[in-house]
Amino acid sequence: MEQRYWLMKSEPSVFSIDDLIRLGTAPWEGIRNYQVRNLLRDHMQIGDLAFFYHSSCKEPAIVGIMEITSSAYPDSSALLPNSLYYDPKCTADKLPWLQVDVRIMEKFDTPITLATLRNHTEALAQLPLLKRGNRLSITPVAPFAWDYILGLRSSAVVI
DNA sequence: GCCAACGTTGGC
DNA sequence: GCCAACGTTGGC
Repeated sequence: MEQRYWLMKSEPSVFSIDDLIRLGTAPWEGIRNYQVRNLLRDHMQIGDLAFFYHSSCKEPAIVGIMEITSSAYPDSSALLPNSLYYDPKCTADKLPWLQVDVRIMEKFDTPITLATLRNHTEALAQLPLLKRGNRLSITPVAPFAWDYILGLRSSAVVI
């Protein structure tokens, strides 16, 4: 089966990589966008790898790697009035939202910041994260871009 | 089906 | 807090 790669955003004030480290495996819940829902449903596979990205924070950055460990299944947080992800239009019979389970694989010693990624816009021109107007919380990462970004980890200059 | 108003995301 | 770039809603 073809290996696929993703970038998945989360606000660290809501769910950070350290939260995932504590849990080991956790549902990636709260997706409330149909394009992203369709990605989960139609293109994400067990065994895919994903960058964990911290968004809406002081230093937006890729902070680690996780593995997709389930196929898409209903996100019942939409039915819980006390949940941050409650969707009043949903019922048990009409629940369009999906989630997958993810397992932490690695937390980077040094995050790969958005600023660093922007220093490589030529090589990473096709990375959706760097494109104007990108707001999707899950986007694909081409194999070339995956390898290239991992290469940035060791490129820091030690003074 | 159109489209204006409104809500959300997310970097800065 | 600002604002660009969307997505969603709802009147018509």
